[in-house]
Amino acid sequence: MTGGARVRRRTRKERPARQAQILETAARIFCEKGFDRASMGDVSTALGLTKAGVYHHIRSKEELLYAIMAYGMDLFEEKVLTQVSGIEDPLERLRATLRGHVLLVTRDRPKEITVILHESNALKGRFRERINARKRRYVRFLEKTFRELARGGLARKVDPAVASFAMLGMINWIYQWYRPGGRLSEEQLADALADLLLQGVLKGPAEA
Amino acid sequence: MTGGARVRRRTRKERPARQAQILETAARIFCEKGFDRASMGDVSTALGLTKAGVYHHIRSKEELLYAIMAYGMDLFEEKVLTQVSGIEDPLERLRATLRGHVLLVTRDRPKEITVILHESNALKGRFRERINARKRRYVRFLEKTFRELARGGLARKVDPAVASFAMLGMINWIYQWYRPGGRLSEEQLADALADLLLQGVLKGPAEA
DNA sequence: CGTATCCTACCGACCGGTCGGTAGGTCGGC
DNA sequence: GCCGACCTACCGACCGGTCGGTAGGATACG
Repeated sequence: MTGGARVRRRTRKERPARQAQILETAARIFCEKGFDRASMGDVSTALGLTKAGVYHHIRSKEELLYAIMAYGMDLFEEKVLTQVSGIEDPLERLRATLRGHVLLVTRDRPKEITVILHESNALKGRFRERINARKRRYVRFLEKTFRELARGGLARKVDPAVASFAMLGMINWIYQWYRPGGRLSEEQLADALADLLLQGVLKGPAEA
Repeated sequence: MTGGARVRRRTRKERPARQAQILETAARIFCEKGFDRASMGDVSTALGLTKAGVYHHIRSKEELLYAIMAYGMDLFEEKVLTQVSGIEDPLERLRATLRGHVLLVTRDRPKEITVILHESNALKGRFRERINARKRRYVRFLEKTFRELARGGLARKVDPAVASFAMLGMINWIYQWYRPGGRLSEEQLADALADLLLQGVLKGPAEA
C-alpha cells in the first residue's frame, strides 16, 4: 500500500517543514471532504505516511483541526488586518479591508480559511473559544470602522453591527459560488462588492 | 432504554404524521450536531424509537437528509418565492423577497433551511443535483429582478450576479450570528438589510 | 356478533466495516 | 549509542443498516 520503492528518510532539519506539510495537506483534505467525512487515514495516505506516522507529529484529530484554523487566522490577520489597521481614514480603511479580505479568499484561496468557515462547529471547549475570540476581534474592528464613518458624517444611519455582519456574509459566502478564471477577475469582484456595500444598488436621488 | 410504560399503538391513519415527525426531529438533530456527527441512533432516541424502527420509515440516512432539504426548499418556495413572483414592479419585488427571506430565517427559523445551508456537500449525485437545481432557480430569479431594476433606470450599474450572491451571502450568514430576542427585532433586521443593500452605507453626493 | 387473516409499526440482536488512537519495534543520521 | 521519524499490527467503540419476529388494530367473512 504505502510500500513499494523505499523513499529516502527525512533528516531532523526538516521537522518544521513536515509540520507545515501536515497542516497544509490536512487542510486541503478537510476542505475537500469535510472534517467528519475525512479520516486520518485519508490524511496520512495523502502525505505518503501511515496513520501512526502522522500521529507522531500531532496529538489528536481535533487538535489538528485547531492548528489549521489557528494558522488560517494567522494568515488573515497578517495579510489583511495588520495591513489596514494603521489606516487613519475610516473610508479608506474599510475599502482596504474589504479588498484585502476578498482578494485573500479569491486569489490566495487558503484552504485554512474555508475550513474555518465550514467546520467551526466541530471544535469544542477551549479550542473553539480561542478561534471565536479572534473572529470577534475582527467584528469589533469592523464595527468600529463603521462607527467612525458615521461620526465623520460620511455614512448614512446604518447599524454598525448589521453592516459588519452583512459585509462578512457577502465575503464569507464567496467560496460557495465564485470560481477563479470565470467571467469576473478577483479584482473586479472585490471592486464590485466594495461598490455595492458603499453605494448600494439604487441610484441616488440626484441621478434618478 | 426505549422501554418502560408501553405507549398506545399508532393506527394507520397517523402515518403521514409520523413521517413529518421524523423529518422534523432529524432536522433538529442534524442542525444541532451536524449531519456527520449525528448518528441514526441519536435520531431514533430523540423520537422514542429504536434505530430499526426509524429505518422502517426511511430508506437511508442520505435519503433522510435529502427529504429534509427538499422540505426546506418547499417551505422557502411556498412562503417566499410564490408570494413575490407575481409582483410586477422589480423594486417592490426585490424588497418583498429580501424581507420574506429574512423573516423566514429569523422568525420561523426552520431547521430545514439551516441544514440546507450547512450540509449541502453531504449529498451526492442525483439528490445533490436536484437541490442545486432549485437553488439555481432562485439565483436566476434574483438576477432577473436586478436586471429589470437596471433596465427601468432605477439601479446603478451593478453586476446582477454579484448583487444576487451578495444578497444571498448577507441573508444566508444571518443564522451564524443573529439570535432572536436580541437588540434588533426580526423586522428591524429585515429593514436594515434592505436599506443597506439598496442604498449602501455612504451618503449620496447630495447629502454629503 | 365472532374469529381468522392480514398488515403496519416496531423491537432486540446482530453484522461488516470504519473510525480515532496506540504500543512497540525498526531504521538511519548524528 | 542515542534519538527522532516512521511502520506494523492492533484495539475498543461506534457506525449505518438488516433480520427475524411480534403486538395489535383493521378488515373480510360467516
